[in-house]
Amino acid sequence: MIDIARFRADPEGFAEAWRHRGLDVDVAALADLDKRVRELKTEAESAKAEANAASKAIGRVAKDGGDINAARSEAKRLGDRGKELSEQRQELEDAFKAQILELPNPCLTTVPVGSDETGNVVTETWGSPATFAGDAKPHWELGPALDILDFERGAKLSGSGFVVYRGLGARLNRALISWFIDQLSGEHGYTELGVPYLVGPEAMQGTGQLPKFADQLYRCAEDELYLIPTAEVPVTNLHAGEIFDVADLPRRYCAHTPCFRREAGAAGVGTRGITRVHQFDKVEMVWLTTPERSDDDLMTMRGHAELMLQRLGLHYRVLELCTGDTGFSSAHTYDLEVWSPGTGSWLEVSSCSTFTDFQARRAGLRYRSEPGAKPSLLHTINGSGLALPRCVIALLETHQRSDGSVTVPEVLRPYLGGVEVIAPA
RNA sequence: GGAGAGGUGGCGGAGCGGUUGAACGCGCCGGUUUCGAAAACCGGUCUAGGGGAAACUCUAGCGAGGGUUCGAAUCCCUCCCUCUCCGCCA
Repeated sequence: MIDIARFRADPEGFAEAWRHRGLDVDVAALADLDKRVRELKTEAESAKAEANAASKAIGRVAKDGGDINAARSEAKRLGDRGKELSEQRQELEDAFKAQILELPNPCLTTVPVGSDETGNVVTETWGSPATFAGDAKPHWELGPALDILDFERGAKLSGSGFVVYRGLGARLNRALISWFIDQLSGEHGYTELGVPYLVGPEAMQGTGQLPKFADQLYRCAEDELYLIPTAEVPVTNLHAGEIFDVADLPRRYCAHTPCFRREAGAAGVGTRGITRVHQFDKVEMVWLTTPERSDDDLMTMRGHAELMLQRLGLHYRVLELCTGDTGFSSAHTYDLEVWSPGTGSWLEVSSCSTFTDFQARRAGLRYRSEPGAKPSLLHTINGSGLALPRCVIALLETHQRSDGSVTVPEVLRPYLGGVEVIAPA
């Protein structure tokens, strides 16, 4: 959620920021609604103040045994008036909040302006594309041939967009999860978390999935619980409503969870294989940090994801997203894309973003800049570290050999019981 | 799932219809004292929002949401959570 105070001070500035995101917002109407809410609030509160004073007076008289009947009806009148005004205010305020909750975070002013993904900027490229004697095979051929990916049975169980990992495929997936987490918690000081995969609506609102993106979530209506689309949701909301001492920041968390995404509207769009599935594993990095350092921390976090790609020997590039392609809650995003030789395309395996205070405001994440200071909103940043299926794709396709087998990167071998090559049975 | 107990400020713990944002204790911050520290003493110490240049002031909050009442932390209803016992169970 945006800062209402800043919006009041500069509605046009927000209008422009939203235009950069391709949104035409009637900020004048919004500002007007906000003003009426506050006017009603002032009125309602002074009515309540009068009513409270009257009640207190009655209390005093009653104690002395005086007659309170006349005063009582007058107090009731005042109280009812306050209630009525409050209800009016509530109605308008709900309308205002509903609108505000659907408005995205303005991007940082440094973010390149653009209307869609064509406006994104490649800022770095690491490595070079693997070369092959013949054509590189795509993973949807390599996987079944090696008997490590089973698309048919995934679809049989749960429909299209679900896959079964088998044998060394399942183990490779599990190995990557463990290796990622060991890298982050061991080398970079992250605290590993195991979190619920089902969360309530408050958490979904805290990170920005609700109310706007309800159609992308799996929901258990019976219990009003949602399957998480990313560990970002439970991890960012972990400390919702809490106030940190500045000495306790930044908090660095990592967590592996499955991610569940309905991908409504995305069906069949270049989704062969496991590039886009309804359920996948991901390790997520989440930092709770201070406004002063969030920009630097984003770069540090991005570096952690990059280092892992480098150690896996994967060719990748870094994209700075333009205003039109930056996610709803984010103010600044870098995507990491790995090269998939088999499909001849770049695949997003990580999205590293700073949310400034947008999520912190929704989730109530605050800190004191010094002991005794007023609590203020902290900044949240997060990034994938990394998303599994597309790393599997890149590994299989990059390290494939002419006989159809795949070399396991050295760093993963201890996690695969020493297996160096995944070969056909 | 069934029965019982309970959810109050950073923590512990009172209050059970009247001026209570909430006694008391601990903690924390400032001060006095001290060579310094401890102890003692004095003062301060929640959050959100509205109004105000500011001093300040008003509103709301005792798990959540409704209700009764002139007035609710206190009474009533619904829900959530925690603990104990029973049942069930990976």
